Amino acid sequence: MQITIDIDAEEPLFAQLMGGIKAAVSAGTLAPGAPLPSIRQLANDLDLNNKTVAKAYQLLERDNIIQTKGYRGTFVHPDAKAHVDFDLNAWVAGQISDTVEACRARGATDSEIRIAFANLMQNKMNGGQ
Amino acid sequence: MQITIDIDAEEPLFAQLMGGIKAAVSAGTLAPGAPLPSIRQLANDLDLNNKTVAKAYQLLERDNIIQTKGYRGTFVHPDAKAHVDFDLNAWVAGQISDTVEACRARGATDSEIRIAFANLMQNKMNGGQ
DNA sequence: CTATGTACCATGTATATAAGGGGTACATCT
DNA sequence: AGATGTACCCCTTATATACATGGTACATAG
Repeated sequence: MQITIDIDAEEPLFAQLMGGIKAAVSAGTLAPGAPLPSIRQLANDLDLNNKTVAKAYQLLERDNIIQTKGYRGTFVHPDAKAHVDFDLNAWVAGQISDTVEACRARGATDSEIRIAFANLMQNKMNGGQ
Repeated sequence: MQITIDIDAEEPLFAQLMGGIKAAVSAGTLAPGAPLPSIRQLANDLDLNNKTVAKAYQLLERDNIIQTKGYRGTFVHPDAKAHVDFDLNAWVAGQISDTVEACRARGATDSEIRIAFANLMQNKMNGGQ
């Protein structure tokens, strides 16, 4: 598994790592069921912090690309190749884009949309206005 | 028109002003067609900055509560009472809430949703992953 | 004892934004 | 000249967040 991490890149480190693993799965370098390095091992190899690798692993598991089996380590998900093409972030971006467009069409300013979003994500819901 | 502005309130000054004017329109204190104080005049009376009052007026005109007629001043919109009950911000909040819920249901983290939203509103659209 | 993933505490850096203010200037019409 | 709404420029304040890092600790199973 050859993954290159560029400290100076704009893309976050954990995202680079995710991309590298997904690419390896897609290319077959990482076959379904194959074991992945432990978090600490990979962090050491790539000169990353444990938490950065752990974050990438958690998101990859959430996306059904890998599977963690506790003390037994982490493995490529049996159906990894079926899920590696689905980009959740892209789907989310599309959903949000549609909604924002609808709000703009109703006359809402970007500032208002941002505020509504921020209130929602903070569970504040002051109502305001 | 009796509008009280509380400097120490959490609600922004321009929002307080908007609320006060909408309340006056709703109560009939400000009848459709009635003239409103000029931006500078109202800013002086309420001890606000011109730009704060101008912002409130702009949003109220956008919401069809008032009408500005350039050098002739600003007036209550003829159909103000029909529009005063529609809360654009509440509508926007509802739309966004639905979309965010859908994204969460697909497994997206709040952090990912925030990032997708921020990218969209900045016209960056790096894609990233 | 060692390794696994995971959880929690904390830090620092950088970015983006809201809200409000101060000032200046403009075309318009009276 | 004076008033109108409007449009720029600048600024400070506070808040929220992402990202990455440090350390410590835990239950699990070998």
